[in-house]
Amino acid sequence: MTSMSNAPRETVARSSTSAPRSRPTMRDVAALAGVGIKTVSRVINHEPNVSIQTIQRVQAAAAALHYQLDVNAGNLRRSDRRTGTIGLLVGNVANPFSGAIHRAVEDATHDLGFAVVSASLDDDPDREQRLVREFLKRRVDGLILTTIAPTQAYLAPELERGTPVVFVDRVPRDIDADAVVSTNFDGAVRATEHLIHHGHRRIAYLGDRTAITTAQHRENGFLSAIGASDIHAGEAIVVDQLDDEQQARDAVARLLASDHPPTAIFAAQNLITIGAIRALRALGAQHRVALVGFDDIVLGDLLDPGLTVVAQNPKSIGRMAAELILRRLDGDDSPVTTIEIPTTLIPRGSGEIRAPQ
Amino acid sequence: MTSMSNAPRETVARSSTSAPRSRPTMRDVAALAGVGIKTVSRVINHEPNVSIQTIQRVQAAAAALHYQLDVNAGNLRRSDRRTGTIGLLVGNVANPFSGAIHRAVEDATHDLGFAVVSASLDDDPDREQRLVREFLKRRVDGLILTTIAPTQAYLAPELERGTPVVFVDRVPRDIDADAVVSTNFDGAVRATEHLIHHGHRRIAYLGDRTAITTAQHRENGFLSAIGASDIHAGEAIVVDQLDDEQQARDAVARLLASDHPPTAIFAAQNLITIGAIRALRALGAQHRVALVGFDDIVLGDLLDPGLTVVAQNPKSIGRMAAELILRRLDGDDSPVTTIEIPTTLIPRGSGEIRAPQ
DNA sequence: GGAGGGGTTGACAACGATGTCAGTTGCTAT
DNA sequence: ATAGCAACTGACATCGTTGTCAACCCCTCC
Repeated sequence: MTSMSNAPRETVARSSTSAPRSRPTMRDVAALAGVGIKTVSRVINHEPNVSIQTIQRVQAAAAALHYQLDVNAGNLRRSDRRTGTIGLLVGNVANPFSGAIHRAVEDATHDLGFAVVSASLDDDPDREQRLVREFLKRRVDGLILTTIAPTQAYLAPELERGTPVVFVDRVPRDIDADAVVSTNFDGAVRATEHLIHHGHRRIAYLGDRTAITTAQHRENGFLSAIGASDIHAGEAIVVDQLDDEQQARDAVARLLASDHPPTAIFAAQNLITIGAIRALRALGAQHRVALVGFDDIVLGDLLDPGLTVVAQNPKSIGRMAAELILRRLDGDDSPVTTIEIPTTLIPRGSGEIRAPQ
Repeated sequence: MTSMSNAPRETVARSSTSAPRSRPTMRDVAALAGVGIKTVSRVINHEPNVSIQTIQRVQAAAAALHYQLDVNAGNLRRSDRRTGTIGLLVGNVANPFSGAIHRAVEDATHDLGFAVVSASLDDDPDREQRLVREFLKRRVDGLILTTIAPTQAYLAPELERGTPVVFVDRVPRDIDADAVVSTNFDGAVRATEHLIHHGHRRIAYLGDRTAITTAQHRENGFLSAIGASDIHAGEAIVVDQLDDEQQARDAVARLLASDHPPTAIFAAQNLITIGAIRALRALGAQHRVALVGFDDIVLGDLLDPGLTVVAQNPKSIGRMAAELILRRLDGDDSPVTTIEIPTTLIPRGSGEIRAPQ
């Protein structure tokens, strides 16, 4: 019995090059191999109890047709309903901090066959909700989220359904979910103390929008360190709600031109630090005014002076978040936790400039 | 007729907190609203010809159950079979060049409701094939790919099926598909000429693995510019197959320690440039040996000397690639093109150091 | 008064795969 | 020889949704 079985499917004569032949399904493979659909499914999914000859026939047919499994169709029927997809919402995929988190998530989940769908938050609350809903419609197995919306209560129904959600970089509000963040408060305290130890009393804090929980924590850390010192609270300068590099640059220029300029600056975010560097350079003040940044910057060690920073560890944040998701998917239902990833003060020169006198 | 219809689905008494209630389907919404499933579908998808009262009843029911459409199930039946997903394979999501492309793709497709599934190539041919297959299993609508495998012929069947594929940063081999790349050859020529114009004759080219098409083109550009000058070919130094920053650093150290050291360096890739900077710094040679890098680096303008680069435009590359995909999805079947995105020489100091004498 | 038409609605098949289950085959143990 | 069992196989229902189509209501127009 030679297998002369004939697939009856669309054997119309085709014009020539460009008519896209339709994508083969398991039915087509089954017909070509002369077996049942279910047997094809078994072979494709490496299930046991298929004879070697059948496996070979099916694999040959699948290869001949260039068959590719449609996982979406499979997920529909499969009992566990897993799509093998993680939804990742980061600040901005173009920024190195987000990129490092992204890569860590990819690395932690890649070997298990997960794909990562990512998107940029842009610190826009509407965008947050829109993107999360988009992820949910695609039935991602887990969500790793950076947030900006004033509340994350909208996620409560999803959490109740058992979808694992882990927040990264920023803690959620009005909802009980896992989170992985840097030691923002402590890091800010350390940065501030570092400047105080170098004799500074008139220290300016430059911060992000306080709607961002992280920014709020850093500001609190700064204020706490000032409060714990003998510096009069009125001497500390707080400039927050800075939204980009240019605003930071302008703010520093303004501060240094004031009657009573700061002798040190604590820039509590990446772009703000860069803005501050540029402003100091423009004034030729980079060797006179101390600067500590929050979050490390590529090549920060090659600047003059070298940039002192409180470095975060985005790689660890991403890895921990992914591991948490995986554990939850694995059935772990231990209590919700917030994991803090340590920050590291890296002295490179700019933060060690002593106060005049 | 008050709508007292009762959903008959799993109204078992639940223990208490953690039993995850199952996800509602259109059937549940239909039952609660007292309408047919198809009507729910119409309302959810904003199809016309549903009475206002019905719309409101359905929306209320959907909201009450926190219903979320399952697009995967819908795509199965829908005629166009679109998943609204783009598969993006970049060099490494953690690197700024990839991040910029990623972001541009996101921006170009976001408003049309696309999601981006991304992954990192790591210049690993096996990984390339594995990841592309993974994308295909998920039935992405289009592929944007950075490649490393010696051939992309494995994509031919997919192309014939009409899946749009656009290559970014590197051109494919053995296959006819759209591509968007930098003017690598021209950029390398310009960088080399720039150094020649500043009096250098002994110029070292430091390059990536030549398996990377881009690296090959840049090396060719360098050699071409040398050939077009009156420099004896033997004076030019070519060191390629450099795989990371450390190797580049070592190579520069070795070159400068040689009998006849180069007076200028053309570093043909990002990490190589950084390695070169570090090596020059370590030797205190950064003001003596000229350096031009290919691809811009954050804060390159703040280094001392400022870093002269041939800047690429990853944002444009990503945007063009996304637009090409969208056009192809829209039915455009004009001939395959390779789009070249111009590079820009940005003089900042390191490249303008003149040759001794 | 009846034909014709537009707006509204739901029953049903289908998308491509997997879970269930029963049937067939070829052993081994009695 | 025959029961019993394991390996192998495929028919069929099903996952959640959308496309098709027919039914129904309520007009308007001859």
